[in-house]
Amino acid sequence: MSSRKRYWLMKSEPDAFSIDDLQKVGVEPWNGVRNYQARNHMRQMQVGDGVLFYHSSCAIPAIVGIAKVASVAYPDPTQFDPKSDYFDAKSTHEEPRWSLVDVAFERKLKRAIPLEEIKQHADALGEGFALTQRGSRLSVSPVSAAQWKLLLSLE
DNA sequence: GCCAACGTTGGC
DNA sequence: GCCAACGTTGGC
Repeated sequence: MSSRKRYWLMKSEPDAFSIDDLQKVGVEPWNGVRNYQARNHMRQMQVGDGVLFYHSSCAIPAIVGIAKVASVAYPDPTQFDPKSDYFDAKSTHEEPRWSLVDVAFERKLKRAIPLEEIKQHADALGEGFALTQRGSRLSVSPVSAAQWKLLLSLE
């Protein structure tokens, strides 16, 4: 039994990993998330959930594409790798602290939807939307069906 | 490069 | 358990 499809927003710095990179590899394990809230969101994900792919920390921050959740959450292997930037000495195989999901490319938007434009719809998006919430730095956050629909209508 | 917002750490 | 210090995020 799987529950209804949900929607998410995932941020990435295009210098590190862009929508074009995702298109090239097809599927990417979303490793390196070291924030409990973001981790908890990934643990709620179901295969097939929709993902808005957002470029942050760049010239024009924008939603640039759509991806799909391609796996349920599983332990992020980088937490066990002492050579990784994401190594966490306090995490154990018995009780892994950090999780990830696989993310699959679906398509790029016909045009990127810049943050500047998204902000103009802050009222319609409502209070629960990460990008229009003051000071929100969460890299993985939920998106309602209504927000998803509104944002894609701007495309 | 600046700075506001926020999470985490660690001393007490 | 409080809270100051510090680090990180991310828009501008």
